[in-house]
Order: sequence, then structure tokens, then C-alpha cells
Amino acid sequence: MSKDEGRLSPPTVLRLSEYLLILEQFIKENREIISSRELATAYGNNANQVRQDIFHLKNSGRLGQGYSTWELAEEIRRTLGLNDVKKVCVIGAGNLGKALATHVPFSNYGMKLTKVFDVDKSIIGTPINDIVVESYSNIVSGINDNKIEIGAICVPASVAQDVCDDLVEAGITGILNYSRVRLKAPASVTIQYQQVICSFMQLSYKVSHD
Amino acid sequence: MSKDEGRLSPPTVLRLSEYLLILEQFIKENREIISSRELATAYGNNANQVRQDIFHLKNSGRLGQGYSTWELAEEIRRTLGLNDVKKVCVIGAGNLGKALATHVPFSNYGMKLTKVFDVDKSIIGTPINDIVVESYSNIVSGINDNKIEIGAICVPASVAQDVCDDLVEAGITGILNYSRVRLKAPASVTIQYQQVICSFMQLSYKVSHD
DNA sequence: TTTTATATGTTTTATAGCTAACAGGAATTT
DNA sequence: AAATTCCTGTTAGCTATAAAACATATAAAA
Repeated sequence: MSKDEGRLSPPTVLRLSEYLLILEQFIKENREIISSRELATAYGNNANQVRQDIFHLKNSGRLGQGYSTWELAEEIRRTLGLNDVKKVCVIGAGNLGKALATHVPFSNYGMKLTKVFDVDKSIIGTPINDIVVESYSNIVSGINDNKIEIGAICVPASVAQDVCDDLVEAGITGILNYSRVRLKAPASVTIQYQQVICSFMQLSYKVSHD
Repeated sequence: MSKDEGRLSPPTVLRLSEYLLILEQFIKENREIISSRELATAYGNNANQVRQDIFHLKNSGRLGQGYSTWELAEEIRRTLGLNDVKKVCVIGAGNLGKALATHVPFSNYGMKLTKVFDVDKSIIGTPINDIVVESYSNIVSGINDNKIEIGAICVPASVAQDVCDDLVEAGITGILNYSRVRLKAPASVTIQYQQVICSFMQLSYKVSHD
């Protein structure tokens, strides 16, 4: 049975994704076994929570001594649905969009960066890795024809809502919004906000109060 | 009295910072009053939570009809400590670092971007807005001498821990980590993780399960 | 083979965070 | 001036999340 897979709480999903990165570092160092305590130390929480999180997925633990790093990693990937490839596009090839397109290792996590769009004619046609920046005017058909599911909005605040509208029209299902504005979209579209300045504000507050 | 200011829960701090962005949009549109319901609609939650969040700060509400947009914004700024200026530096002037330095409106939120560091000689000396990229070799003294409190790590995974060590040595108090690795640092240093790929994984999971 | 140590799987308890309810003040209407 | 409406301030209840506790299995050691 697959347990409650599919209804993991948001905090658990976040932690699992972060455990995965840690596990990959361990794997790269040829570590084959890791204990909940070690993982907790690396992550910065406690072994109880680690075990609780892992409990939600089909177990990969060896009840004697710890978890197999690669088995656990694979199980997290499976549970988070990182095995069936999802197509991603980036809208806005400024510094942020370029950073995402260049440095985010989508393919390691079941995603495929398929298109990058921009309005700037001096950027359109230039390559970013193996992708050529396309004209924004192609966005609806581009997303539609390629069945792209996820879009990352990396455009100035002033045009973010317009982009959002186009993404919705094109039938996208998930939006990662790096712009500074709140977006209006039908409830069927999942929007995740990643407002950079808010991260700084949060950190600023934390720093001031401990 | 200042209520429980100083011990706001992390989710509340995040939402307050996001409310602030919304309020600023309203202010730009010359709206003077906003109700908890309107704010909730814009944010995507409910009026109860908005009022609960605002309850934690010294009230700015007019018990008759709604909140003054600018008073509430100011009160959030005050409570989050965005009035006493904090100095920020960015480490790594690649696409991401450049994006932060260029597009994040630090000065509107009580922060001052003071320095940008990089190791690449072809980048050192070039200006980003009004800041000239400095050699990474100056990092410890640069942070120390200028009493910079917050550093944003925008370097490749392979060197992130080294950068972290240097930041700690330089006496920084808060780190925003955009690299893909977990960092080891003394407990006195606050680290906030902002691993981009994890945002995509979270979104991917959400999209797959509703 | 028994014992001990170690670390997981699971359940239980506690805390934190969110939703809901309600009391009360200001403006508006009758 | 009473009544109504709107919306805030505050408290109370509930749900979700995290911490703790415990039971169990494996491996190693005595």
C-alpha cells in the first residue's frame, strides 16, 4: 500500500525535498548508509522529525542500522512524483530568468526546461544552455503545443499579471511567481509565491530578534 | 505596550511582509482605506487570519471602517524592524547575484545593499547599479569594516561552505543561502535557506496532487 | 546463544497555528 | 435618537504540525 502518499503536508514536502539534496551529497561522497540522526544534524532538525517524515513514505529503512542513501533518495523522488517528467518554462530572460535556466538542475528532479520566453528582441534567439530564447508572442501556443505544465514568472511587476493571464489561457497548471505582485488566477491553477524581498525581510526580522 | 512584538511566529512574519507589498500597491493606487476582507482577497486567505496577524502588532485599525493603508504599512515596517537600516552584501555576481543586486528594492525595506563580491576578475570592478563588484579576497574586512549584517550566498554549491565560513569569520549575523547545499555555522548565525530547486519540487508536488 | 547497542517504525502527547465566533465601536440610515 | 450595518479587537476552539515516547528488529559482542 502507498500510505498517505499524495496528501503530505506542505512542511513535510518541503523537508523531503531538502532531505533529497542532502542525500545526494552523501551519495556523491559514496556514503551508502545514513541514520535519521545524521540526516537531522545535516538538516538542522531532530531525528524524530526526520523519522516522522520518512514514515509517511513507503519505508526504505533497514530496521537494524539506518537508511540506504540511494534507496531513500529514490523513494523520496517517487513519492514527490519526480519520476514522471513535467515540462517547465521560464518567462523573462533577465538576470533571474537566466539564472534559473542556467543553474537549476531541472533534469535531475523530473523536470524538463522546455522554453524560455522574453519580449526583448536583442535577447530573443540567443541560446541559454541548449534552449533558444523565444519571442513572448509565441507563449500561448508554445505552452499549449508542448503541454508545458509549470511556468516561472521572472518579469517586472508591471507586467506580471498579464503574463499570468496568458499562462492561464495557455492552460498551465502551476506558476512559480518571482515577481513582487500578487496574481489573480482561477483556483485550478496552483500559484507558489517566491518573493525575494520577503525572504530578506524574514531574515531581517529573525536577525533582529535573537 | 508593544504586545508580543519580537516573538511573532515565522508564518505571521512572512504574511506580514507580503501584506506590506500588497499595501504598497494599494497606496500607489491612492487607496487610503483597506478592510481585512479586501486584504485577504488580495492575499488569498481569509479576513480572520488577516485580523489575527494584524492583532499581533500595535493596532492601526479604525474600529469603524478598515485600516489606513499607509498607517498599517508603516506599522508593519516598524514591527518587522525595517526602520533601522541593515546592511546587506551579495556574494557571487553571476546571474542570480546580479538579479538580486539589480532588482531587489532593498532601500524600500530598511536594507542597504553595500557590497557585491566575486572571484571572477572579468567581473570585479564592473558596476551593478551604483555598486562596484569587489574582489572576493576583501570579503572579511569588507564586511567587518562596514558592519554588514546580512549576506546572500549566490555561488556554486562547491564553494558555498567556504563562503559561509568566511562570512562567519567576518562576523555576519544572517545568511540567505541560495546555493544547493546545507551550511554548517554556529548557532548564533541565522541561516535562511532559499533553495530554488526545492520551490520547483514543492510546486511540482502540489500540481500533481490536486 | 544470550545480551547489548543501535536505530527504525509507530503511536501518543504537546504545541503551534488557523478558523471561527463574538463583543463593541464608528458611521449611516430611518 | 434609535436602529442598522460594517468592520475591528479579542477570545475561544479546533486542526495541523512537531516532539516525545515506546516498541521492535537487526547486528554485533560476550
